[in-house]
Amino acid sequence: MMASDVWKEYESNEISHSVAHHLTAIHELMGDLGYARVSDVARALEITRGSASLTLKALKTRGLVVEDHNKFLKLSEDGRRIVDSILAKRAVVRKFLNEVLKLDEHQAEVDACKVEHLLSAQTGGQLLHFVRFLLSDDPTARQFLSEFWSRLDENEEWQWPVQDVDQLFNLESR
Amino acid sequence: MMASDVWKEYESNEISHSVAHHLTAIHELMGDLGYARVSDVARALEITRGSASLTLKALKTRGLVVEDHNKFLKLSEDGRRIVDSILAKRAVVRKFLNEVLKLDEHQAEVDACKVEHLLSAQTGGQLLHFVRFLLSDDPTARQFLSEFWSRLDENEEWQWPVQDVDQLFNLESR
DNA sequence: ATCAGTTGTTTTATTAGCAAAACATCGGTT
DNA sequence: AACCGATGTTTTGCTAATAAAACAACTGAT
Repeated sequence: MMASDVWKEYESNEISHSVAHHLTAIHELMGDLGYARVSDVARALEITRGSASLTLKALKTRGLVVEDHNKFLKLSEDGRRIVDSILAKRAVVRKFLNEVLKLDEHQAEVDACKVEHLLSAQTGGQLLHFVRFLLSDDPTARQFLSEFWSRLDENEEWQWPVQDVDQLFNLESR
Repeated sequence: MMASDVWKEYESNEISHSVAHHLTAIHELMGDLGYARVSDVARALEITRGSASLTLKALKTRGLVVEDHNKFLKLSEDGRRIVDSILAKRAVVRKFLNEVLKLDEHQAEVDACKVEHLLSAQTGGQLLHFVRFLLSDDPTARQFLSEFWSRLDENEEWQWPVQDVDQLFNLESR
């Protein structure tokens, strides 16, 4: 089956990549500078002021961003919640990719940035549990990780992608 | 720092979500029907023939899709490679979310579908190694998983997102 | 007070991806 | 031959997200 209902959920996502970064930019600017104006966001994201102005106007309409008496931006309650969930997911994914799968930091950062706004709250939560336990000092987790890492060194030259998807897991797929 | 160079890599992705599904639709139609025309792709994706026609025209120009003497579509060598890598990543992510993190099948399917085209080949490869070992019959892996799953039942009521991102991992982050 | 620099907005244009509608073409029925 | 249905394309319009450029308003220095 084509699962045509599934793939369309992509654009039905309430918050886009662009919006995610406009919001997190405001958050980080508040931390770094103590304030965030349209120009600051534009500079941070390396887009023109005009573009930032339009996108932020939409976010004000959506109630995710509020504007000061003189053009200073701030996250609303809802906006803050969204940023929190995004940053949490980004942190979890980055940590998993970098510290477990041993991908280099840049790659982990880029991939985490790409998927952070797409993961459901459920997925993010479960992944957090997983990574937490995996990187804890639990002996079972430590042993598993060291075993995994030692095997990782062996099959260093692996060709990806694979030709036969059904054969990816030669486990219970026989 | 804002890592402004990182977040822009999102749209610099060579293949979009839409393109990914146009290509995989052709692949699956070839398997199911033995052929794939513009209308078949449109039906599979539940979009209009006009939209499919335009997107597929672009894909023919890009050399990912080739057209028969009478309008029958086929993946090129490059198109086939892309579809393989996407389906492999989707399978790995779905399996990880469903069989390891124990997310329900629909959620796993949806989330895998969202990120499949965004993950780098490196990330996909490493994740494959990881899931393979994790779901193998290696005693270390089995023990780790059963320990993880037993803990999963305990903290069932968990509130996500979290307020303080830095406190997400109260591990070596002190 | 003028002039320069910064800031915010608006307008125009572009691209990707869709819908809707018009149009042309083909294939088979009657 | 005329018609109907399916197919493929094109045109027009829409939205999101950008750039570029013009414009207005404020700020500070001289």
